[in-house]
Amino acid sequence: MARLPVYLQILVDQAEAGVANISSEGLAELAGVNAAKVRKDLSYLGSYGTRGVGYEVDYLVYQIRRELGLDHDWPVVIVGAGNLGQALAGYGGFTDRGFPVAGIVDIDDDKVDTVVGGARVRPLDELPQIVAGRNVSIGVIATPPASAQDAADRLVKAGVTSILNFAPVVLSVPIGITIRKVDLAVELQILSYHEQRRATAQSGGQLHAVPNEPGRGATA
Amino acid sequence: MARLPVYLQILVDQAEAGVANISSEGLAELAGVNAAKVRKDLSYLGSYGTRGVGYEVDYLVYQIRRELGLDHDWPVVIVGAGNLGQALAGYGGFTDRGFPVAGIVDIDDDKVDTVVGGARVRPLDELPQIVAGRNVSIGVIATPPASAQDAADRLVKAGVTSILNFAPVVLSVPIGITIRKVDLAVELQILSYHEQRRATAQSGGQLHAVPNEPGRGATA
DNA sequence: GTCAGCTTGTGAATCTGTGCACATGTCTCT
DNA sequence: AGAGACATGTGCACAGATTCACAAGCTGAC
Repeated sequence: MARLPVYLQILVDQAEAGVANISSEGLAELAGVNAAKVRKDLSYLGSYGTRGVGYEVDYLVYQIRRELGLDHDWPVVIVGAGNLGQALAGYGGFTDRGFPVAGIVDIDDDKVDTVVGGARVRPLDELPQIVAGRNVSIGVIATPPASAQDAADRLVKAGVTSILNFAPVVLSVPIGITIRKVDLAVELQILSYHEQRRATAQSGGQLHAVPNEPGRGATA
Repeated sequence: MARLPVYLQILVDQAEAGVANISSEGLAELAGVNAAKVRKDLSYLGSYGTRGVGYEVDYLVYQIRRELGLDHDWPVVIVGAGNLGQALAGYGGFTDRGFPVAGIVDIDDDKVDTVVGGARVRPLDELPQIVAGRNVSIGVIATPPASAQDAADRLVKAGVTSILNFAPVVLSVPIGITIRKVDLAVELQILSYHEQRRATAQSGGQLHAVPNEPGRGATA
């Protein structure tokens, strides 16, 4: 379920704030969803709540981490050291949350050996060694659109089984490989769509909150 | 509908490749979705297809652009000139696709007046002028989590009506404001969940195949 | 002109996810 | 110990999205 990471985020915050127990309603409020939905989601993990009391924050954090496979680190390899790739490599939010950058590669010799975010950019050819050496199973594609499919092919060949794709193209991968796509321009286009509606719905158009699309991505 | 931007992307590619007409099946293939879904989505815009032939690519591009409000530019303002904010400001994919960066602001005086991606970082206080001056209606939050709510409040106060939030927190905004959240760590966590399942399914010695989720097109 | 082959547009069935309502279980106070 | 307050877990009904299946319509060939 795509909401578990959001709950986890909130629960960790709460734990740091010293909160020991939380009710489904409280969690729902913080996550901006319905309380029943929270209970359904959490009951999927098992019965970890106590009636009359709520959920023990620490234990819930542990269980969600376990379910998401976050009980150990998942090193990632980044393909493409352009603007986005560099930012991702330097973005502390990755390492902090269990996804250390095992390496960043680029096909451009001018970029190779430059240092970004504490990691030295390495040539594309070394991808297999990086993946094998650090047992990497997650790859991030931050290349221009034209190179994205090649990057995906190389990642799969090197043994990566999950890919996070920032390039605005639909990738084709063998069955069994999990792909998620994040297209920044698409996000903005969806916002502009709502702006557009706002502008044209001058006469009594109802404005409502628009939730993110849950569970994008696919396992081929 | 959140799939229109994906179709648009593909159609523009096809137009550049010289394709004049495309069938719902062809488009569905490229988008990785069901053909009937494509037809339903497109019929929502009106009847722009020709039976026996398909859809005229150029005309469809025009209609989708119109529907998404992409017939003119939407300037955006970026709050936060850290790693991510700088990358976004320098990321050509924004300007290219109709979202020029009207300005980037940061609360940190050390960052103010540095130049990133062709734009000079300006102090947070100037946000209202930037928004008013360029008629900006879309804001991007690329601040640390702790500052994100303040950034949202300032954006709303300045007159922005749509927000793209990269900070890993749930923002609360007045009704009528459109919010979309992109949490990079959440994306990775969802991948790690799949990796986790993959691993346990294997070591658990199950005789049946890992239940792959059916390939479904995009979201969010 | 008409026939064969495609492809759209859409009613109908189906599936998925959501939210309500309530029975069940836990805690606290007297 | 019993009662009242509170919160979980879940059956059920509903809404929206997805897919199927097919009638309607276009094109080109003969």
